[in-house]
Amino acid sequence: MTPRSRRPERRQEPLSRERIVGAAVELLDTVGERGLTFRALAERLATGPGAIYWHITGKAELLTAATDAVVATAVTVEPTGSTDSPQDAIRAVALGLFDATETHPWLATQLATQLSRTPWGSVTPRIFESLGRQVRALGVPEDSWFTASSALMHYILGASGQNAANTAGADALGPDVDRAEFLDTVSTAWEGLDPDDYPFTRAVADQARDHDDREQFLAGIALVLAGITALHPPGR
Amino acid sequence: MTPRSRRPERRQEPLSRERIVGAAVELLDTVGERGLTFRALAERLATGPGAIYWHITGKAELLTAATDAVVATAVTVEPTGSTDSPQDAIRAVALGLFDATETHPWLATQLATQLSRTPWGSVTPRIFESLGRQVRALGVPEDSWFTASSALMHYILGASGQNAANTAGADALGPDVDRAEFLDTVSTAWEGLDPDDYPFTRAVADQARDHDDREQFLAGIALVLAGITALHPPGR
DNA sequence: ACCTGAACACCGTTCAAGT
DNA sequence: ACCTGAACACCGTTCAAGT
Repeated sequence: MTPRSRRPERRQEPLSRERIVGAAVELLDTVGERGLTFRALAERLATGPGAIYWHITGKAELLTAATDAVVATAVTVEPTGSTDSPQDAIRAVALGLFDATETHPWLATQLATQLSRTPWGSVTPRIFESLGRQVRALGVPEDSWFTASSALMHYILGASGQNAANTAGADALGPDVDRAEFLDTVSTAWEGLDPDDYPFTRAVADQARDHDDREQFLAGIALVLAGITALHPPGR
Repeated sequence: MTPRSRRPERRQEPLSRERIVGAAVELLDTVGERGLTFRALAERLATGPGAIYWHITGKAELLTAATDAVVATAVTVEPTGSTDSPQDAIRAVALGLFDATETHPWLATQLATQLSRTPWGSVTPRIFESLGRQVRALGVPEDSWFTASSALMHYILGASGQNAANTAGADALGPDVDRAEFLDTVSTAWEGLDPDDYPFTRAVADQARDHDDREQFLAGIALVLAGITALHPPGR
């Protein structure tokens, strides 16, 4: 019999900002935003709540750091080959974030919340930079760089939020409810809307039922890219 | 001397869901999300915290109802004349939401949070319906209605979130800091980024400094609309 | 320098008791 | 049916005290 059934937490490494943030991400992933408390975090790190404050100023910074850590890995696209077109690279960055909101359903909310803080953390520049480089590679004229990159980023953030919604939604219905079942529920709900107030939404309820989220997401990216090419064609 | 300096709160009208939600929106607008507590709300309504629970199940429903109330008025576009093109109508809906996030900086966060709940409230269908009708009027083929409307909605939600960020950001710097000053701060921060990691962001820092948010927002809308027209041309 | 953990000032929510 | 307000079970954060 071991002295205690409490896990020794890796031989009591010293606390560090990095370990704290890592544990916070794990907690967010497993028990959600409401489950991330200083007490739970302290227990997981085998320490007291007060100790965390030596490394992190408070909960706001903790959430910022967790978001930043996840976004940083999501947005880093390893160069799979320089033969990739800028379009491919943009899709890769976009899917990186899109998939991250699936693994970390709390991410979308955090992104929205943190964009409303000053000063912007490193999150926005990270995403913006990854997209912007490819916009430049696309041959978009320089005076349209900001507009084109912003539009891409905004679409991606909005759509990723929606995706997190679908993931969380399916989970909320029950542990074994898959995406298709959830979309079916939403679609049925839409069909039940008032015909006078919601004729259009009712009409597309079927398309909502059958759609594939990633495919739909990429279709939106294609749309924005087509708009960029149409309004800001390469060259002088 | 009046018997008490406490304001009589309109002769003690009976509590109602509507009055509660109205007071919640006021509280959110004036003291922000952290300021919306059941105790503060009860005081404003001249009642006890428990009374609110007779009309509203809890804080989640309160926030949902507040968001829905604001979105409903924001998204309702009065028909300024049937001569308006679908593009104009889309711009009107989009600006309605965009401006709402300026008046109600808490809105963007709430939209993101509530999209991640099941079942979707009436918020998503409301926005989706307003946009979708115009997409249909644009002559987009039926099998592309869902894709086109979703892309528009996602862009708008993402960009509105960013706008709320700028509004809240300027406020956070101080009560008399205007938008231009805030953008200047951000722009300067971007110029200070690592040249190796952020060459693109540094290069567009100037464009960020001078941009007009609404104009930029509409440029993004134009981009998505151009993409829709390019990839899903009207007709068969 | 770094950690401990009790204590403080709050929350959302419940519920017996009133009218 | 609707409201009251004390009480409960939590929070984030602080801080004297330890090592």
